[in-house]
Amino acid sequence: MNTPGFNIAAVERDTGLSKDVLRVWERRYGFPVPERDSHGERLYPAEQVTRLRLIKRLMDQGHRPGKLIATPAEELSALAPRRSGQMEPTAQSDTSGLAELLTLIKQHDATAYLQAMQQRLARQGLQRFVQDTIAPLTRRVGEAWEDGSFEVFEEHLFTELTKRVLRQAIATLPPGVRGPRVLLTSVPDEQHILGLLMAEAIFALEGAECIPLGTQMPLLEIRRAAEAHQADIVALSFSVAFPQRQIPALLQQLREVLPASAELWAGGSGIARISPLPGVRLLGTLERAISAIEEWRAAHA
Amino acid sequence: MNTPGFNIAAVERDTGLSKDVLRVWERRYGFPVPERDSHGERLYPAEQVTRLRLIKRLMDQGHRPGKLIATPAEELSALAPRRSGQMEPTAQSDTSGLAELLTLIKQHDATAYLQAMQQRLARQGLQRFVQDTIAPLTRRVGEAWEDGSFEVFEEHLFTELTKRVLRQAIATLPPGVRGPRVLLTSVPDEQHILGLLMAEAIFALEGAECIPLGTQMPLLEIRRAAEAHQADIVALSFSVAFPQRQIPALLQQLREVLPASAELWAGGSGIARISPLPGVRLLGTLERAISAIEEWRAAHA
DNA sequence: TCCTTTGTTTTGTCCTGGACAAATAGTACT
DNA sequence: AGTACTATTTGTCCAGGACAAAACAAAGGA
Repeated sequence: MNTPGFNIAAVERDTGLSKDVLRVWERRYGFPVPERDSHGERLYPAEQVTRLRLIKRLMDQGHRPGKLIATPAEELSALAPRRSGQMEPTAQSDTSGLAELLTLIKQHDATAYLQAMQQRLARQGLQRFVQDTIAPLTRRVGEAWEDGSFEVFEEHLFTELTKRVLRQAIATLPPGVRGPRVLLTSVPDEQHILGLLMAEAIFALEGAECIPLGTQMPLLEIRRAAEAHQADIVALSFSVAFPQRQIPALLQQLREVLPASAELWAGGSGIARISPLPGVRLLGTLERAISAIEEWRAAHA
Repeated sequence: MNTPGFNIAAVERDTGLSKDVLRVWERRYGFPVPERDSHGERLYPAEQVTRLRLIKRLMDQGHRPGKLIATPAEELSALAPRRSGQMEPTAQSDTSGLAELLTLIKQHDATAYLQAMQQRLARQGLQRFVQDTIAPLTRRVGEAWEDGSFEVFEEHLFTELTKRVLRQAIATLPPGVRGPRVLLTSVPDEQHILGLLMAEAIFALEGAECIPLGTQMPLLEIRRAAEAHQADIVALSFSVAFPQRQIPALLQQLREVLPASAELWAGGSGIARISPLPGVRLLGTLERAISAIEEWRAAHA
């Protein structure tokens, strides 16, 4: 077998495990133990990379690396997601319709998926579409990915197609003029954009003026953007995948850096368990986003 | 001055300079020299982070860190881009029209920009629009960003709005059925998607069946996706910003990992200076992408 | 029985300082 | 002016130590 081998940087890229972690695991747990090239540098065979990806996925579900590494390969792939706390069994609204959409993605049938989504959009209208279709669907996909029934590339396909539907819908809305000026973006290392798009749709429906800047803005650039656009609100989105531990520090740092005139709002499933911070508004749900806009208007009337 | 300070991980996120680089610079050049927190860990004040971002930008233009760090702050910001080799002064087609579009972005006038783009799209048709508007525009933005006349957030706004126009245009095309099945994505750490969208537009216009998977797919997942979708072609995009040195190894690695039945194509401004690789087709321009599709059809007739 | 508090283990990240090869610049020679 | 060769610059890797925050387990109290 000609496994040319991945160097440590390639493994970091592919698995999301930092070089430090890879080295310290090798020291502590005796896995992974890569080959060495002629210069004594680590060279990971493809099988180890595959195993590492699996371990990483299970870790994201709450398992601990020490246990996982000690588990033989066969058992590993059978491990169930280990969600913490209350896992409400997904709101039961329209379960079958959503399942059907997921099936289309599973079948890799992009065309049929897009059609079905457009149909739902037309039937439900944008607001209900976002709240009753896209939001629960995204959640389902996250769960499916967690329990292994969705592959990475299926999740990518879902995201890409859904983005298109949403963006298209947003494009048809009249440009907002009355409301607050909302700058939408995410911090570096947070590349999930569906949450931002949902928020944008909601805000745009309320007539707010949205400035979508895509994902991954360095904090100091967010400040410059907020100043340049004279934004009333800076809205950030955090996905579940974003390392929770970093969020409070990040928000505080950004709050200190932003002009005092700009409010800082944060939303997304990643902030569910974050405790309140001074000067930052945490929006747990899309409904709260709507009321937040109304409250802002009331305060600035 | 209450500079709360960025820890080394935050600086890496915000500047794109790795922790290793930050530490080795401190050792070698005596900059940046951060404060230390109570545990002896580095704490970078905001000014240093700003300077680092500037240095990084100039490095991406071909300057060398040793010189830059020795340069006093005032001179730094005045440094011109130092492009290597032949810098054709941007094809002169329709210069004023493009400049006008750039001005709209500079004025942060999203609505006017979108309108102007839609108008051009309607006038030129999708193919010419991609080749004569989006491609040169993207290039201009890159140059503007290099010489400092564009801010990060302006580039983000440009990208976000342009993506929308392109995606919307692609959505109106009939789903391809005859051509090769093309899987479009990018490798981890390569998040620029405009190149991919341009390629998708071109391929879709040729009637090829496109499977857009967004950006940042781990190599081993690209293989799985190619197998699952039975892709004839895997098309990758590399922007100029992507570290050139890594590209050959990456492509070779992916080539070894992909099923032999799938061709591997790579495009984007990042591959301009890459030398030919066995089993990989390098597409320097969008025109070549079109002819590549035709050649594929001829070979598989 | 459930919840809170306290101790213990696990785990990620940071640190120092050394090494080396690839890329780039500089120099000599045809 | 081009080409071959040498010197410098620069990014990345390595080892192994340290430590605090998070996760867990145990003990105590309502």
